[in-house]
Amino acid sequence: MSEEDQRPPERARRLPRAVRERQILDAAVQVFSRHGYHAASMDEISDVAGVSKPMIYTYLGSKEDLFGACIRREATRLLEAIQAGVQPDLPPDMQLWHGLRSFYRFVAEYRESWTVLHRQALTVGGAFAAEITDMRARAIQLVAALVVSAGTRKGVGEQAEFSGEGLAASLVGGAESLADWALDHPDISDGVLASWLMNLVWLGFNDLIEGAVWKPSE
Amino acid sequence: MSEEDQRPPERARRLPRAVRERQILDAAVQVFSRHGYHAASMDEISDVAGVSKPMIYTYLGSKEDLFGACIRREATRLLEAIQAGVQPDLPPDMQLWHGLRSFYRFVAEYRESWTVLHRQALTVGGAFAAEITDMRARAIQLVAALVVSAGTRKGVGEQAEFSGEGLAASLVGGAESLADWALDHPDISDGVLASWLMNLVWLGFNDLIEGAVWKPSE
DNA sequence: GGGTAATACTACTTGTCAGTAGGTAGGCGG
DNA sequence: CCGCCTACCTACTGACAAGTAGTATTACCC
Repeated sequence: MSEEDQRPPERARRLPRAVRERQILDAAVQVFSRHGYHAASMDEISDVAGVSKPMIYTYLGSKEDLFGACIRREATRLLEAIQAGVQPDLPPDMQLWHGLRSFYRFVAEYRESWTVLHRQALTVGGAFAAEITDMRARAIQLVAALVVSAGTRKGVGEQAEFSGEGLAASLVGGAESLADWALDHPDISDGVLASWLMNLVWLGFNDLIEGAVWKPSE
Repeated sequence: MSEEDQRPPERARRLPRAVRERQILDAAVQVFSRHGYHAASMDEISDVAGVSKPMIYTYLGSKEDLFGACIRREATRLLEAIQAGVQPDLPPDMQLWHGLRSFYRFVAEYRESWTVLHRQALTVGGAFAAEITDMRARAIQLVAALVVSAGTRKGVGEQAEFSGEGLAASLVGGAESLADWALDHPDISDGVLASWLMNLVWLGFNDLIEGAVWKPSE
């Protein structure tokens, strides 16, 4: 009954600030992804991080600041993951294919990041929603540029029934939706997911039911 | 300085319960769609409804009950709107076309309903999220059945690169995403939106850039 | 007109949570 | 070994929001 049976408060290792900030951000992403912004409490985040609440405030600022830091870190991760897989000198369909594969790989590996970015970020209203919406709009315009470049390369200009941005919005949404669906079907690889989507958007149902198949070219 | 200059408290007309319930639900949908479930306060809802807070509790129950009532009413509205436009004896592409048109018409007319169903319902976690997810899953399987029926009609069975459910998930997500996009472009009619999507999913980019166009058959 | 039930309100309790005040402890230069 | 800075904590405050108790008012039927 000396100090032995009293659990030594091992938690109080004095770590450098950078490490603590990482721990806090990791915990915050986890909790925000589970409960959403409003239902997440700073107490729970501090618990999960293994740190007391004032630490969060001294290191990362207010709850909104903390959420913003999460969003920005995860968004950067996502963008870097996608850019790492893209090769700009390939034809449009292959660029899209590689982008999609990287995207699905990221979602599978960092599901919580994806949940925060996709579902929770929009519920905060105000500055962050705008930020996320902007990023998504940029992604859509990137895809739109890809599509339009594919079109003009073949000599097709703007047509009545052909709006690059609308199509790109659908495509991005379809990709996101398939990502959500894939969260419930973890046995399906990123390659297969990307293939499905390429078949859908590049060939269309009409070709698919005729037996056509899109394949990545070597 | 009789009772004339004191604004008569006109608000206190005694209305039948059914009318009040409608007012409350309308207000709730509005407020929930603006702030999301957690950030919405019962006080604000009662304000918007022109009714005091206890009325909400006696008529519609707790905050969660109220939200559930909103979700169910709006979901029913949406489903009815879509079913009203569908004709089951048409070929698959035409069925899809009509369903999409009705969907976009609904979203344009009841944007707040759509926002609550699409964005906010998932942030409550638990029973409602499951309910919404189920409804969406049913929609996806409906579309999947449509796609598969289109496939089998042409004699194409299950292939390696052809998963009806995954494709349907993408399609539904694409349709939703285009609906969101259309909220910022209110000048584009539901017919045009549905056409874009039909061109995308039925023909695919590859056909589109060759100049092909999907048109509803008479 | 008078009773009664539905309609409606004001004013409270209670709990939760963001944010903070003020203090402890371990490393480190001198 | 002594001050001092940084990491870290417990314990609080203040605000806001869900839900309720108790009461007042009017429509409507006989």
